[in-house]
Amino acid sequence: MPLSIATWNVNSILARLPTALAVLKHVDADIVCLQEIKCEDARFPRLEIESMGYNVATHGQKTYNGVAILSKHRIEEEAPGLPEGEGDDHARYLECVIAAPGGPVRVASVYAPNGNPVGTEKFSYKLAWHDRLIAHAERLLALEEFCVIAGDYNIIPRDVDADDPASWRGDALFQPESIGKYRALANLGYVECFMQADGRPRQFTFWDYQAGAWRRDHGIRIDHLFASPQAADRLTGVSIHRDARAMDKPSDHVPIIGAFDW
DNA sequence: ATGGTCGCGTAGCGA
Repeated sequence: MPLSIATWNVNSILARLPTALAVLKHVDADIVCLQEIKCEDARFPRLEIESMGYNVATHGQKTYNGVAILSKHRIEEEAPGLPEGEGDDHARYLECVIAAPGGPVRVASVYAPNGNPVGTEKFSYKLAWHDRLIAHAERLLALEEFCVIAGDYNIIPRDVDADDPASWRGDALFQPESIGKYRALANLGYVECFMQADGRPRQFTFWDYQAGAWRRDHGIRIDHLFASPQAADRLTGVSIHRDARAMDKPSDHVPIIGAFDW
């Protein structure tokens, strides 16, 4: 059976609610990973999302960060936060096991730190956070499950994943150390779905609100779906819902959807 | 041109 898994940095679910509901309806994914919901669990618009046929798991935070997973199938387990998180109060990781018709699937919604400016504790936090993600992803790989770790990685993997790579050269999203974290996940055995299904240049998922970035197509590809071998073997395609950036009150990110046969 | 624009929350930070 087809199983679609989307990821979308919504940039505040409350500020975005009418837009988000329209986008979610159009994307119509079985599972949706959301980032930057920017609200505590109790304030998440659960009823509105549930009325679309989704079960909801949240790992919320006031003002900043916050991730969620929406699923048309039953959510069997919820695990907020990465291991080794003592002293880290950012809500950036939520993992669920979902009872898909083809069998259980493990899905994680990740919101990696931005890390700017380079050379500060923000950048070292970004790298250390990725190291914790990579260590956890390695443990998940040993389970030999259908597993997808999807979200806003805040990493531009290649020059061709930016409209103007030179303008990102000094940015935390485009540092060799950051790209090394993306490659480390792939080197573990995870497959980045976009690269497996398409890989073509200039397919962007983020356009800044500033300086007419959308109008000029000054975009970058920073939202990724990493699939375990058991999931990657079932990948049938990837699509980017570019139209979402042209809506009223858009997020600065658009959804990217992996299609699987499971 | 080192700007611009959002969201949160109501000043200034984060992105």
